[in-house]
Amino acid sequence: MNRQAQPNLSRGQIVAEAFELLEEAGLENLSMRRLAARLEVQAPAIYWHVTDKAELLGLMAREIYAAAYAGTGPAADWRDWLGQFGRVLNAQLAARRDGARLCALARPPSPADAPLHAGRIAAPLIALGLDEERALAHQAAVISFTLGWTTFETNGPMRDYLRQMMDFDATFTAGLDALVSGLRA
Amino acid sequence: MNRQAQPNLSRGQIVAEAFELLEEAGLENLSMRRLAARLEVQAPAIYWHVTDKAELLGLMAREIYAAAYAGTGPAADWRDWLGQFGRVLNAQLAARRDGARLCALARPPSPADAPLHAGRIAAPLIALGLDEERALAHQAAVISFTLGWTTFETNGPMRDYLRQMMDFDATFTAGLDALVSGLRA
DNA sequence: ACCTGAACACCGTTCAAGT
DNA sequence: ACCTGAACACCGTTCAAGT
Repeated sequence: MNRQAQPNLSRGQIVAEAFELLEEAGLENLSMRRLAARLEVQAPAIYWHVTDKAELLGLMAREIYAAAYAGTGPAADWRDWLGQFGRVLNAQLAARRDGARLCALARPPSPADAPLHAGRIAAPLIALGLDEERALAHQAAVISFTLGWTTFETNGPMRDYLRQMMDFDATFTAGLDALVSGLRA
Repeated sequence: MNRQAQPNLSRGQIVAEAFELLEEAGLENLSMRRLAARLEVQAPAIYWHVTDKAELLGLMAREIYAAAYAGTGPAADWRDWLGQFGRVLNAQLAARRDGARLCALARPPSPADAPLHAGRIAAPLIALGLDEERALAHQAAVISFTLGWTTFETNGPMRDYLRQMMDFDATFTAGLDALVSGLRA
């Protein structure tokens, strides 16, 4: 009965459960042991599917970015695409508890993936007419701005005070538009 | 002899030693126990001077921002000031190991400080003619962009690959200029 | 006022051993 | 191939007790 010829765990399950734990417990309580308990497994079992806690965080970050790419629709030109992408990424980061902090902390899944990752990053902008160097630079600028902004926006004490002073969404959009309109073709 | 009428420890000493430990060990090895050992004290002693590890990180982050404000000289106008500030902050964040990740992770020292903190944030720009709302918004935009950028710039694997593709300093400056020139008065 | 000693409730990770 | 049991070397934090 419990011979279990099929594995109980998969990377996908682990990452999905990690997001639920993140939501309930926050980044500082996202531990391998608590995650294992949720998966009804002993902690070392996770290490068969994932080398590291760092790798797990990297996979989670990658999923957030992937959702932002997927949520960015067809665009009239590269500025339009960047503006859309920034807003969707902001929404994806803010939708998860500690999403921005997670992405700031995480490192790319693996060094070997870096070139491939960079290729994907640049692809949509290249398709809209930018050369690779500008595509990478502009995409990095928009991701940077959005990640940094969302870090502040979701940062407890400061948020509560600043929201009295400004409309976060409007101010974010204004900054993003300022940035995108200033980038050169 | 060892009656020590004077305290051995101060917040300043603790924060200073924490920066040295950060340099040697990195953010994930910055522990209260290791810090205590460096200060030749037992770990609980630190808690007399600092309520929390979170507070300690907040104090460290504040010191980095303070250095950026201090390093920003007199400016011709508010755009000039923001450009300078962005470049100095980038340098300050990159000068410390894991500086950007530290600042992304840290929360402001105390909720009660938020209004005061916000006041200081806005002050230089208000002195250069911006109203408070725009001053806060623009300063937040520049800090966000710089913090996000430096997070990537100092993020191991990605850095090594991207540096073949672009000059980080030049690309950062281009993005910062794009942002600042797009902000409205 | 300022610090130590001892303890509580955890961590990430490794590794032999099971199935 | 995939997981458990047990262990190693740590954590942050509390709190009584010392001085």
